[in-house]
Amino acid sequence: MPKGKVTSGDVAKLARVSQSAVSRAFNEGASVSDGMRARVKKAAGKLGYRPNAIARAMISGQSRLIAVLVAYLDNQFYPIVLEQLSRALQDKGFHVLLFMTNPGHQDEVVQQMMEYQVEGIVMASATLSSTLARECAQTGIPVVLLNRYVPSSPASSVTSDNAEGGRLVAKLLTDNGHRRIAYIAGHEDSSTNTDRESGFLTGLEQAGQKLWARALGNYTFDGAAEATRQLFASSEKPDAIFVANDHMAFAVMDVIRNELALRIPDDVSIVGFDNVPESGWGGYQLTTVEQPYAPMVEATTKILLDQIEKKSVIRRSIVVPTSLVVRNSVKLRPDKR
Amino acid sequence: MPKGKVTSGDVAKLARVSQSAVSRAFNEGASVSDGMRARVKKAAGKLGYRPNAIARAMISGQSRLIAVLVAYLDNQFYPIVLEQLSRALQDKGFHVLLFMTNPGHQDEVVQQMMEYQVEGIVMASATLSSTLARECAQTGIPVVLLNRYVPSSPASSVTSDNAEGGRLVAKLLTDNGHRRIAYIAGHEDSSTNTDRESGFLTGLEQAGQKLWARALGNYTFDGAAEATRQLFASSEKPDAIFVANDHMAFAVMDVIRNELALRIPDDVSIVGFDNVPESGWGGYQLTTVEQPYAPMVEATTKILLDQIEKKSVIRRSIVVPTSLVVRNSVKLRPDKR
DNA sequence: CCGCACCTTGCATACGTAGTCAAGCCATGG
DNA sequence: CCATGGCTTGACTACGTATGCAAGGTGCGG
Repeated sequence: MPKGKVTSGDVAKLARVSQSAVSRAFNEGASVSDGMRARVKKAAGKLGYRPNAIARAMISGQSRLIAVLVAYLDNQFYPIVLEQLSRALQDKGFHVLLFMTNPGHQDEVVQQMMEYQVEGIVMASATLSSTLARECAQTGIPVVLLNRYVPSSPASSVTSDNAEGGRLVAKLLTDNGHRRIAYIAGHEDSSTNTDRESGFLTGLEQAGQKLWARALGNYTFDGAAEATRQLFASSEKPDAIFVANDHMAFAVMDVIRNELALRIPDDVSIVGFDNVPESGWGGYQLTTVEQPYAPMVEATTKILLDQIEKKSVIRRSIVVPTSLVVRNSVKLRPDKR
Repeated sequence: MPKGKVTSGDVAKLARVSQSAVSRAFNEGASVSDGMRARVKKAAGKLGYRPNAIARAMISGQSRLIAVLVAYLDNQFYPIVLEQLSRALQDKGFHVLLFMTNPGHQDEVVQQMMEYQVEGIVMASATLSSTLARECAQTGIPVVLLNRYVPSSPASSVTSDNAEGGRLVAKLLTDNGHRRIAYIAGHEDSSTNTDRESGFLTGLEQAGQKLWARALGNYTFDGAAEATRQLFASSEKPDAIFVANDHMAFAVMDVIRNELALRIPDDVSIVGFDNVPESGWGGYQLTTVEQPYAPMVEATTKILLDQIEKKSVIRRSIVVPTSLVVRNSVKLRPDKR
């Protein structure tokens, strides 16, 4: 019964009405009588007709497509965000075109997004190049940087309060008697890293301390493992490490326990960032800073839809408050327990 | 300089050529002289022109869009597959439209996919309803069920050898002296679950054993935790558990260690399925059955592209071999170590 | 009974591109 | 020198839908 291609014209013919009528029957706001609509819907049902979103996009200039650009999905933060974002947009009648950054072909990806006439772009990855962000923003299409902030670009952004998170961690560690505090950085030129680090340093300073050591993990599992080995290579070892995100923190914990045969938190305290599901798993029980997924996704969709509807190109930067999730990877002072 | 909307007509005007020439300059196989192409490209560059993929899709009937349908992304298996699939399709000039199943509105999702004239559909989730699969397959659009198999439907499928995997696990456990072997199931009506379970039962039988106990985890973290509690509620406790996937196995291990205060593998052996990255993490060291991601993704894209190119609607079912990844969650007999 | 406004419907057109067709050009070979 | 064939190019049309416009119909008030 349902042929390969059924057009509004076919439905019109069967229902003995004009093609316009069919179009109007399928558009909520259009001027159609109830009778006409019923008649069209009946014929459409008989033929298995579904409006062609591509053609609709062409004539109306509304593709209802949102491009989501991501660098990787191994860090659970991104799948979770992607799922929630996709669900939220689906509810609003939009759809997600997923793009993975291809190192070396970054500009190509932007071109492809534009070719598909996406109505909005979400760049969700801490490690995206800022030139890419700028390029996106220049298109005139609403762009939201999720979990990344580029001051100079006209793109909106949604982040958690990374600096405050770093400060909270510093306070937690110093309050509980840690004296040789190290930091394992993410990507040097990512705003999440610099904000978390600067907040952390500020917090240490407020407690009259300085950073004991620092290593670079580049937000990768292997990079974090190597960074950990570096930190413990010298004779004097750190008694606490703030790791720029949970994903790296797991690698850090593994190296500390299995390669170095040290105990967490007895010998070393570890703090992460993101509060990814795995943080709560029994094998890690990682103390971390929460990034509130739901509010961040909500803010992202709101900014996007507002800009799409109102055509207003007002740049907005939303910072969502963060909070500490205390588990068992930090050694607390007896009186604090 | 680059205006909001630049069309091939604008470029044609600037280059003083016809619109057709512009079109041809941007299509690889078309008949254009090098001079013409250069001239057009120059003008296009000046205006910041990019071909409109929507219009192209309309006229050519090739949207170059592939719908990927997923139920959830918390089980790391799916993000990994999604990333690889997306990369592979991007390389071939296709793009991924991501759909999350919305419980209760499943048919709606299929309609939306069809409205966007997708050229192929990948259904990647063990827990998708089989009626949904059938509905998709009826559209005449190539459908590949990834990690799911529905015998009655005309859709192609790509799975790992789930039954063989189950058999391998049974052999591993029985060979190493386990006698009270339990199974924690995934989704009752998912093919991954039934295949893994039946293979497992066959393997037990071959070793002259029967299943000691069984509980249902529904492929969820919490469900698996609860299932574990059930298994250990009776006076006699299992000495090994095969869990239908890694994602559940982590929950199982957490409950066993933290709630029941038992040791793995000394008191209980645990085996999972998928070989998700977390399985190799120090906190779990889970022995599991590998699902070979790369070959599965490769097979999926190949089936899809073959069907799209050749318009052949030949249903294919690919089964990729699996193998055991032995880590430290199973107690091995001394002579086997 | 007439005029007016509102609602409904069909006609025609536009969206941006690809491909068909015919015409023009050039080179080659007889 | 001319005929033929191949290669380029431009004009034109089609893809499937939305919408402005005009025409027809209906109801209401005067």
